[in-house]
Order: sequence, then C-alpha cells, then structure tokens
Amino acid sequence: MDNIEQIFGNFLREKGLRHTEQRDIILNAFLEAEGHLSAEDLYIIANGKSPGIGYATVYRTLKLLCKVGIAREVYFDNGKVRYEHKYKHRHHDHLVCIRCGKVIEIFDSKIEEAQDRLAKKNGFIPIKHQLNIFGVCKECRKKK
Amino acid sequence: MDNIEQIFGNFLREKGLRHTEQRDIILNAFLEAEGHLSAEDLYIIANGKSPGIGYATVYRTLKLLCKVGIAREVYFDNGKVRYEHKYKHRHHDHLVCIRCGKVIEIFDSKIEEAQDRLAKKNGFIPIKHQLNIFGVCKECRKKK
DNA sequence: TCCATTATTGAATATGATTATCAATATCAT
DNA sequence: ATGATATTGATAATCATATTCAATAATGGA
Repeated sequence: MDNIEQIFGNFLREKGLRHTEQRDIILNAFLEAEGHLSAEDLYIIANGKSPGIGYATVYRTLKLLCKVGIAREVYFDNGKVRYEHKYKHRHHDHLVCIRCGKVIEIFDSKIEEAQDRLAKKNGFIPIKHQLNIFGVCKECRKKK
Repeated sequence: MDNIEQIFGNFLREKGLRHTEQRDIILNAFLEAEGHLSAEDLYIIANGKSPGIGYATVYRTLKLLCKVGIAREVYFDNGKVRYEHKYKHRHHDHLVCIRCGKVIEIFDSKIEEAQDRLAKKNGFIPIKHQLNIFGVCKECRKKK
C-alpha cells in the first residue's frame, strides 16, 4: 500500500480500467521527473521512451493520476496547467521566479492557519487553496 | 487625476493612441460591473450596449486597462483569465465558492507579512502573489 | 473646416492548449 | 484461447485568445 505503482494498479482494477503499458510509462515518467511539468513536458518524455505515445493518452492518464491522488494540477500565471506530485507530498505553496521560471516549494504553518481562520470568518468551509508568490530568485538577482 | 476616465484618456494621449467610442464603452462596462469578469462577460455587456463591438476589441482594450493599472488579471481554477478592478483597490486575496462561483475579496496583513518573510528567506525578491482559497460558501452550505 | 496620416475596428482566420471521435488494437475475465 | 469492451493514436473539434487585413475613424496641421 506504499508503492505508487501498486496504488495505481489497484485503482485501475477497482474501476474496471485496464493496466496498459502506456499508462505505466507515463506514470513512471511523471514519477521520475521532479518538479512541475506541463502536459507537453510529460508528452516529450513519455514519447521519447516509447515513440507512438500520443498527446491524447498523456492527457487522459494525467487525469487518472489526479483522480487517484498521485498528481495535482497547479495553475501558475500563464494559463497553462502544470502537474506536481501529490502522493505523500504535503500541501505546499510556490515561489515562482519570473525571470527563469524556477519553482520553489514552501510551507508555513502560520500562513496555513491564518487562511483557515479567514475562510471560516467569512462563512466558508475551506477545501483547498493555492498560493503562488512571484518574484526574482537569488541567481537571477545576481545577473544584471 | 482621480477620475478613471481621465487617467485612461491621458494614457492614450501620451502613448499616441486614440480615444475611441469603443474603448470608452468597454471601460465603462468594466467600471460599472463590480466583480471578477471574464473577457466573455465583458464582451456580452459591451456588445449589449453597442452591438458591433467585437471580441477582438474587448481583448485589446482589456490589455490596455491592465497596462494603465485600471484592471488586473486573476487566475482562478478553470483556465480562464478574469479581470478585476485595480485602481485604488488595495491588493487582496480571494475566497472562491466551488459550488456557485461567488468570489469574496479578503485581506489579512499577517498573511501578507508572512509571505514576504518566506520569500526573502528563500532569496526571492517578492513582486506579487496570488492566494485563492477554494471552499463552500455560507449559502451553498445551507442548500442540501 | 477639410485633409492626410495612421491608429483602430470588426470579421475572419490563426493559434495553442485541451478534449472528443472513431476505427483498430490490446487487456482481462472466463 | 476467446469474446466483450476499455484503450489507443490519429485526426478533427473546441475553447480562449491573438493576429491579419481591408475599411473606417480619430487626430494634428493647413
């Protein structure tokens, strides 16, 4: 129950879905790549490993991974969805460099608590949130 | 210097752009509508006031409004950009109801400070951020 | 005021990301 | 193995947004 491939396999079986080679390849490509990939990024990796894999399959599999809780969608500033690891990956926020695009994950329990408090104060049941801080990273700050 | 129409007019003159009826109509539609509109929302309003106004003009004008600082882009969860008032409108975050789509603006200086602190701790110069909290609002909680 | 210059418009077309269609193929329970 | 049916990949369809371009309108100057 702690192996992601197994979790995915169980999920497929339970739902009456099929365990295909493509799904495995895409899952592994996703797991190996740390970071915040777009569907295109994943397509390039997966298609590199197994030419023939198409965009459609990548998109479809990405949806499944979100459904099982292995991946999560993230919306940054450019109207393009990115996917990050969710399984055994605590919730976190993002620092995004507007120069080089680097993404750093951050977590601060004070912010988390304050958010819950604010939501409740306004009568909301908080379900999830996304905090992205945009700025210039240390390296880019040095250059010019 | 405190009238938005004037600010927009000055901006156009300075940039050598022209003050057209369409731009006025779209600006006014935007100003009258409180809330967080999509380009489509604005198109419907503007085109209602002056049939003939097309999507292209709405998109182009919205870009100008962002450039002058009258409007600001907001990215929620659905891959669609929304625009909110920026002029004399302090920075704030959002509570978004996942049932009815209602958006409430919130502000909490503790969260703001904590964010700046976090960014700096990681070597970032913070420039802007977006915090969206998704949940179920009071009204939707009651229904069913 | 009329003119000439040139920014702007709207319609149509293009783009980029994502989704749906569908015939051929692969998986899985029997 | 076999049959039922989920899945695949290619392609076409969508959706939001951007671009092109000929016709039109706004501006500054005569």
